[in-house]
Amino acid sequence: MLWRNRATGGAVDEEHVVVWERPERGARGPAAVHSRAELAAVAVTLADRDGLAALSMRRLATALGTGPASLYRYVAGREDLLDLMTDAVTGEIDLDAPLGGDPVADLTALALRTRAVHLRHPWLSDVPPEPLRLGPRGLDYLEYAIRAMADVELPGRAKTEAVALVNALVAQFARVEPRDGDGGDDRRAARAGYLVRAATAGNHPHLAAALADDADVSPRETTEELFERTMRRVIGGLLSDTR
Amino acid sequence: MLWRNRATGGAVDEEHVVVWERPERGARGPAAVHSRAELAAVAVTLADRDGLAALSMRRLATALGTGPASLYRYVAGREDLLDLMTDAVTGEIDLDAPLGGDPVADLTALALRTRAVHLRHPWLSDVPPEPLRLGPRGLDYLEYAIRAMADVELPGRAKTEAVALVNALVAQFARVEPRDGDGGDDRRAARAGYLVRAATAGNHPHLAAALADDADVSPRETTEELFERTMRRVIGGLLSDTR
DNA sequence: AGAAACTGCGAACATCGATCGCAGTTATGG
DNA sequence: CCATAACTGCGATCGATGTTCGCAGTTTCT
Repeated sequence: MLWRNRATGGAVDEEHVVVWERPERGARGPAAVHSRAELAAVAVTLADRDGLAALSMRRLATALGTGPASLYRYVAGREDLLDLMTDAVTGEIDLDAPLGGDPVADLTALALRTRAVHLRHPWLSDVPPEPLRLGPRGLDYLEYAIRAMADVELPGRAKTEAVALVNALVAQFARVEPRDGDGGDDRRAARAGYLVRAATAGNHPHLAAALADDADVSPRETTEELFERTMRRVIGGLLSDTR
Repeated sequence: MLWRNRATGGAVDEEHVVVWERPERGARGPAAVHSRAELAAVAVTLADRDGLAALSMRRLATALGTGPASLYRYVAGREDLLDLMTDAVTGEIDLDAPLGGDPVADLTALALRTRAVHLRHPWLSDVPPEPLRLGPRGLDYLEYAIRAMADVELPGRAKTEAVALVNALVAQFARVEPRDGDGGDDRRAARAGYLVRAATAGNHPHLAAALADDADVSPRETTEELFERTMRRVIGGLLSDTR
């Protein structure tokens, strides 16, 4: 057997197991000083403040008052940490809200609550979207979403994919949202400047027109309203059984 | 003045310029051995073969037969390289296909062609989605997409955002697509195994049902057909002016 | 009581992106 | 025509990262 460490699964011969299927603690040794939940909580705090790129194993270890090597007693690697963090903030989404029965309305409401989490934790849209990053709270989330589609006549695969698509859209919206930190205004201004410059310089009449139209018409619509309207349309399109 | 290097813009006081706004070559020194286009081409080849994570400055330099430091004569950093690569493969999309006049159909067709590029270059969905990663070919792409919506009565901002959303969806679909390399079958199987195990073990009846339904009904629909159908619905939803 | 399984962690390794400075090369201006 | 400025390639190197190894100490099981 190649088992070397219960918590990290350091050498599980070729078969990488997910964090959630590895026991957090053994029963033999001394009591652990920290816990996965604590790791996740502190990591989320750091990421909230300095962004995901600034979250390194060392910094997390320092914030926990220990050395980098110690973290690997709780986690097999950085990936596991991202799993933990993602699931932790997923737990902030209220899943006790009763379903009204209209799938489109229910999923739109859920998307709005998901959006709130993204706004609270901007690093969330920077987490590399693994094909299956689902912890316990993620599973609850998925269950809730699929339950909202109980009356929809669609194959199971279509439903799960619909949830993935909706989440991808929420992340995309969150990315566009202006982030408060790191004076992103300069960057944004520079970027936008380049866009209009390039659009007008090159031969891109439609683009230029769209950008000009954008500058003229002041957005009287809240971003949240725009989000909700768009989301309702997309979800409606996704669930429609019209061929 | 803080100018130190024309090509990389190494120290442009606080104002980071995009790659595309920096001249590729000065007029004074000796002829450059390589070019941005060559960098991009080789980088794309490497990423196609080994994935984006395996593409480091050093490896690219080695593939070019030079040292890592030399790359910074053509590019300000890894970000610039990603810009170059993204724009290069964007250029593979045919933008000469005539528009039929139906925005939904035209955009769906464009999305299909974009999907083909993603399948050809799986690393594309791993490129961190910067808010504005648009090179010359990207601008042409955007122009084409907006032109397809010429008759749609929507504010400019809505149109550009619609394109971004569609692209996000294409990327999401590409992520789900089984990748040929690195024996991802094992990972996928392990992941899927965990999903059904967790869904049935915990209290997730709807999820379990959806997964079971998925396993039973063999997918008689091509992934491409599923993609096209979904895309048409979503785009239709996005462009509908119904309140 | 001894073995087994665990814990924290200092030290170290490989790799990464990026910078600096220098020798050599080319164009420009007086 | 030549000195100067601007440029190129690149070896050496820096700081930071994720991760591993081995050891001393601790707790539980048999």
